[in-house]
Amino acid sequence: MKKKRVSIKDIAAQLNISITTVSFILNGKSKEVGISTALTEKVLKHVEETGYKPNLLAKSLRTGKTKIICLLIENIADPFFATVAGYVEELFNQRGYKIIFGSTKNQAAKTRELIDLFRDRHVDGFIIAPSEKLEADITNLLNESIPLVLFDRYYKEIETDRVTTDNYEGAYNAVKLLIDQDYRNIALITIDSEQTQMHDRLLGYEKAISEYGLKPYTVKMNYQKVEQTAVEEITQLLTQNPDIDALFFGTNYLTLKGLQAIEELNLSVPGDIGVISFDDHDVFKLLKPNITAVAQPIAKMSEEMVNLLLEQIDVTKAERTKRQVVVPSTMHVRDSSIKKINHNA
Amino acid sequence: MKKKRVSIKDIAAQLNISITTVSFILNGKSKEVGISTALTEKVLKHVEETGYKPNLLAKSLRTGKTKIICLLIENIADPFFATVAGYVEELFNQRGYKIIFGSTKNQAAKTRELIDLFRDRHVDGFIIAPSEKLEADITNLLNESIPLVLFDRYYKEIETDRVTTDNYEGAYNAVKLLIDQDYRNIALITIDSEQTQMHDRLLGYEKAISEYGLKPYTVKMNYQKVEQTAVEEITQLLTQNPDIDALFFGTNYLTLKGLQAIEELNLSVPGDIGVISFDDHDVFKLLKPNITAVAQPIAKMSEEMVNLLLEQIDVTKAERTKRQVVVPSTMHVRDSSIKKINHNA
DNA sequence: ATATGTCACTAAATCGATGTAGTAAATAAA
DNA sequence: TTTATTTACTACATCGATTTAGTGACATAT
Repeated sequence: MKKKRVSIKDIAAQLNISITTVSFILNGKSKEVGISTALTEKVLKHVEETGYKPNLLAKSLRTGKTKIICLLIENIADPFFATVAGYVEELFNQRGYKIIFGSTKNQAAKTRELIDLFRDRHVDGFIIAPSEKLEADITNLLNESIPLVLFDRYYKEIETDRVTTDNYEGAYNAVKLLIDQDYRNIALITIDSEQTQMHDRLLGYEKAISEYGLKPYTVKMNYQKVEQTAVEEITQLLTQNPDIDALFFGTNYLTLKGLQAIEELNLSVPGDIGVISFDDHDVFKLLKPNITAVAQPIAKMSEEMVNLLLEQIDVTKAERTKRQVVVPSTMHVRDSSIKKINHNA
Repeated sequence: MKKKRVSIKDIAAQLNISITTVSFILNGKSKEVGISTALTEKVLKHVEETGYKPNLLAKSLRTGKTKIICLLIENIADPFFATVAGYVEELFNQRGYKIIFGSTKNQAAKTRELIDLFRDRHVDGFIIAPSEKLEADITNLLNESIPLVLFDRYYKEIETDRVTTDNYEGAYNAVKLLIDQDYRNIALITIDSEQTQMHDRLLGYEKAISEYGLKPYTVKMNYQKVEQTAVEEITQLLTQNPDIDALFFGTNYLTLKGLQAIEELNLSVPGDIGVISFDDHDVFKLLKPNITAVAQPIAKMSEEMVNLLLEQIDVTKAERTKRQVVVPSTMHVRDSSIKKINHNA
């Protein structure tokens, strides 16, 4: 019952020819090395019949190529990252690569494990949304000349290929939009992270706030504890600061938590509280009211990442200059979460 | 700059001992094969210093073990599957396995590709939510004695380990709940699939409908086209059959589409239309009204899957009887999507 | 007749591990 | 003293591919 997997050696033996010949034929080198059409066809036919599939483990050991790309994201369940994953997978599939995902949970240890795991298995390249404290690991990859693209966030002190959104601008515009709608006490709900994307969003928020001489309210919560404590923290913020009239959320999952808090407090959006989210979410247009969001151009970002990585893989030797791509965010304005002016009118 | 990865051979050469010795030491066999403590420590120290990491590709080629499990699900972006993925990953990590995900998009060709890809790389086992037309591939895995657990759906004609929800019962109860709430023209919105999970949900629906002598309305839509056409199809159903007063959705993503259709038609839930979803969704409790759902006990299912697979991996030789686990679903009743009786009262 | 060139293949080294079957030296048993 | 046993290692085949450097047979050139 249990069939042993047939190897190239078996094929060669069955046809009474050398392993080398079979290998050449299977790799389409018949012409190049001068193997007769007759034999080529015979081998191909036999391979077809036996259903022989080369052992890619062995192949990779020999060649050092796996035709696999590793994509490390925060969480496969997060709609932003899931969408990126979808695009990147599709694009790489088109180029003959398989793609493998890993959820880092934004934890350095977990990311490190995944990097090691896949590096040991010789993936041909990495696309990573790095957690904090991963500088050393990233540097290692760079030193080993493993193709690498960072996205969403990066390290200022390490020069890598990377693709990010203009987080500063996006956040600034979001807060400005709230201000334009006459909101004056705007809090930023974000996570306690020094990662560039969150830092830039914070800076964008602060810029807009200070530009209009408003008072900043900032809540930074622990990423790992969002699921447990976010609703409560936001509830506290709102009860302790009844003057707050708008919330700008640093990420879409925080927005969902915030909406729950608002709901539980029996406050209304946008009348009592204006809401804008950084990062869009499928359900934002379904919720009542629907939620305005700063959206990242995910399709475009994905394309850029894929191109950067393929460039690195294809460049044989010559030193290639690292490239940084920054794409602008777009505002998905859905009035019903922020129409204070019309509301009051 | 570009460091060559150090191999066991390098380690052996540097210490002037044999490769075998190094291998034994690294695999903790010092005692067993009688290698002196002095040498053992010396090697371990040197390995530590050089930062040598064994090449798992080579190791796997030799041993046929990878300590990797492959989980194939419909779509990493789907909340049901994403949650399963999260649990399964966690459980396997605890047991020293890494887990690799693949999105099948419920397409046989894509699933086949993924199975082949990972089988070639000798993953130690598969957990699969199989698409249709995959019987031959599953049978192959079975013949090759590759550890395998199916979940969510299965093939009646193939005996495998599997874990599923009681879809029939769940659907029956959902429809019955609508009937109890005085809804009388209840449509089933499902996908055009003969897969067991969808088939059983259909049967459960039909059972309840016929038990009360009601008229069935069933819309089956193409899974691949849900994103494009679902809203329109549901809109049509509702406009062409104004007597319909409740919708039972076969999956949570269909529910989201249905709610969009209902919204666009300016109908209200639960007054005009009662709604129950098969499979829960994080946002169902956020939506207004919040949506009642038949929930699968994902944590428990995940545990069962992991246990079944580990059993297979651990069983050395003796024929093990395949096991089928069916877990009951639970109803997450959220009155506001179905409270017709109270509403009219 | 000898050298040169093609043609159609093949032997064997290699990738980096594991693990079986040994060996040489020291010690114990007869 | 000879044999058996133990101790502390090591040589080498192996997993299943790729790839370099040949080889033998035949044709053509000089």
